[in-house]
Amino acid sequence: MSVPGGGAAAPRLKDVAELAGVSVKTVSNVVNGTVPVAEATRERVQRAVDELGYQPNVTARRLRTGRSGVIALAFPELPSPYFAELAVEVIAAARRVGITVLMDDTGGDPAAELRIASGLGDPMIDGVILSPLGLDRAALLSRSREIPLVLLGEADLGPVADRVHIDNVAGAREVTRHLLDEGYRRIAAIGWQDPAPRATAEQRLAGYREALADAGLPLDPELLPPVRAYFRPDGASAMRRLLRLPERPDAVFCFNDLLALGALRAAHEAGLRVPRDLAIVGFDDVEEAAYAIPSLTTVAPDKRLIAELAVRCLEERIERRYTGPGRRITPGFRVVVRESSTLAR
Amino acid sequence: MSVPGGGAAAPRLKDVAELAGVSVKTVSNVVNGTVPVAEATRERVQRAVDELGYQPNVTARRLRTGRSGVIALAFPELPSPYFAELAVEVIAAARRVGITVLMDDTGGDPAAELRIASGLGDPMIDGVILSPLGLDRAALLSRSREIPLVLLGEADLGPVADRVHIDNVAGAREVTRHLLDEGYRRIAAIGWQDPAPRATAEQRLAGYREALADAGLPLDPELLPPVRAYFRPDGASAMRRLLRLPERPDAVFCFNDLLALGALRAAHEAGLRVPRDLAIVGFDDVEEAAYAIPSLTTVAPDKRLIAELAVRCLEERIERRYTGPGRRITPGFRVVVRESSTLAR
DNA sequence: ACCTTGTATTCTCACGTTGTAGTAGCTGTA
DNA sequence: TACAGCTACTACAACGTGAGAATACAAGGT
Repeated sequence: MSVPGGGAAAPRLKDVAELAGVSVKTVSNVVNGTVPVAEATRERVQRAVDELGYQPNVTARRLRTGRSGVIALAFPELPSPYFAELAVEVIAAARRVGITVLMDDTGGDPAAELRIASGLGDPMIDGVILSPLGLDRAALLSRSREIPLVLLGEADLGPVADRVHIDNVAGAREVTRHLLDEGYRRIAAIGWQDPAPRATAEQRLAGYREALADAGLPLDPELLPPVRAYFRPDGASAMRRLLRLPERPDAVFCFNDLLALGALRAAHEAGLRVPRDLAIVGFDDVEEAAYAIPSLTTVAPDKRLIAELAVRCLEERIERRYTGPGRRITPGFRVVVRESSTLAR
Repeated sequence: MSVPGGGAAAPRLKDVAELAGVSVKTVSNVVNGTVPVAEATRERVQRAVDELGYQPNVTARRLRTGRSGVIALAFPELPSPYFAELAVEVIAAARRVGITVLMDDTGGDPAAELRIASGLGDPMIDGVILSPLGLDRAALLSRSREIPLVLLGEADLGPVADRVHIDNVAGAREVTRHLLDEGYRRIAAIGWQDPAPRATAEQRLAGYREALADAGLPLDPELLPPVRAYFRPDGASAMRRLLRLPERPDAVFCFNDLLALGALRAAHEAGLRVPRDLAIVGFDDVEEAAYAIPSLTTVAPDKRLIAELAVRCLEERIERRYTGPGRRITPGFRVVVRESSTLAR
């Protein structure tokens, strides 16, 4: 394979056409396969393409087709490990199909989310993948431009867009059941939000309740300290409140891993040993969960699959291969059992 | 502000030109500021631009200028938190100046690194930011295409490209000195590589030696267990070897945070309390370092600044505002003191 | 031999932008 | 008045591609 030196210009359709002795459009037809080309011609062109190492000029193609090949990806909290890890997967999945991704951070602000969902956040984007937090159905219906949109996460914003999300109720139920199976009986939950619970909080609480009900255990409101947000400090302070109760819990289900890591730290500071004195489980399976001390039992969504599905959905809409109503896609999850919830092994 | 509904086409230079009663090129000149435009005209055009909400069509501009607005960013180990965090900053910095970033993972393979550094890794990229691991000077000189290139990290590959990196020797020296100041005397180092040390290992070892020498302490080769790579398990197994020594170290300087987190875990498993029985410090200040139990003292490069400088350098080369020999840019660092190295507070 | 039908290929143009070359209009000087 | 020299603007072409219309050609039916 010979690589052209220094300033060698990239070969164009025209160069290939001259070498193969056909017109530019015929080469274009061979490359794109839009129009049938006679076998002999196709072969001759293909040889010329290979010989010159021709690669289509993406920019020119985009100008011609009117698409930019860029999509926006928006999360409420990009520095959060779960979103960051998911973002990496979305970028990788998009790249595999020749799409580049612009990242946005909405801060969970409904107005910002609406802007993004309307395609007004970045110039020249073909579609949007959004993980909404504050946005509601009415606002989403009111958007001024209908750009292809895929939603990630728990919030049900109606049939306007496709949605990819795992079954949060089931995930919460399974991991709570795991705690029950391990013999824990007084199980607290960290992650409830009091004035205005998000969909996440509602669904994970529902799963937790179901598991308790299945086991015939009562729901003690004292074991549901509300939090402001879902970061480590929120988990830590909720944990400290739980530890001040007259009758302490023997296990805690945290609605995400950051809360769990904060809770872990608070437990550690209080001199408790996890899981001997207290079990802690999380949700999301962020990378750090595997390396925490002790390592954290958690609900693990398949982030790669979620990303793959979201990108594929969006692509179908952009290329208008699918134009129907919003689809709901629910990939599975696993409960990953680690040290923080297993007493005797 | 009125937003055009549904299928409203984006305004073009031509639309602005018609509204303002000038030629298309004049609008272009106003928008780009390349050629001076009379004040009255400029104002009229600007009003038309605002009224229509004109935004330049990036794709067309790129086709015309021959640039793609895309750069490649390549790391040896993308899932590593340090690289991932730096990547996020590079992406953000690039975006601020309208550049999008394609990520590559070289695995540290010299051939892959050479491909990337020659601009052959991705089609149509304007420049490359590369964190080399296996690449050497000779290989870099031999690259077949001279695409604008900025190197990140310790390796000195000659004046072919710009280079952004912190002073590793100083960082290692400072953090070792911190351990000495805290009263630790038998200080081990984890991160040396025996058959073929990388530049990172050499420079961080050099700083460690300097600090010991300054304190008049000998260098005990037993306290330098070599590692294969820079991940948690390597740190853990090196730590276990150190703990089997007849005379145990009372502190460990790990050449990156992952090694330190692994070492922390091994120490924990051996029943040692950090920092009472053993101090541990790292290098890189990955996010997890702040949340480890105990939180980790480490050398913190300013990742945002590094990213900013790298992107700015590369942009200057792409736009040919700078065409001289490779520059060396050395932003500062901080030693962030946390729990893992402070005995009595 | 002529027309029809169909397939394979070419021609022409447009996407929105910017660089180059050129023109109009003004000012100042001979 | 004529003209050089300047500024401010315009006209045109080109970047590489893809869509659609137009054309060449071959085969088959009458």
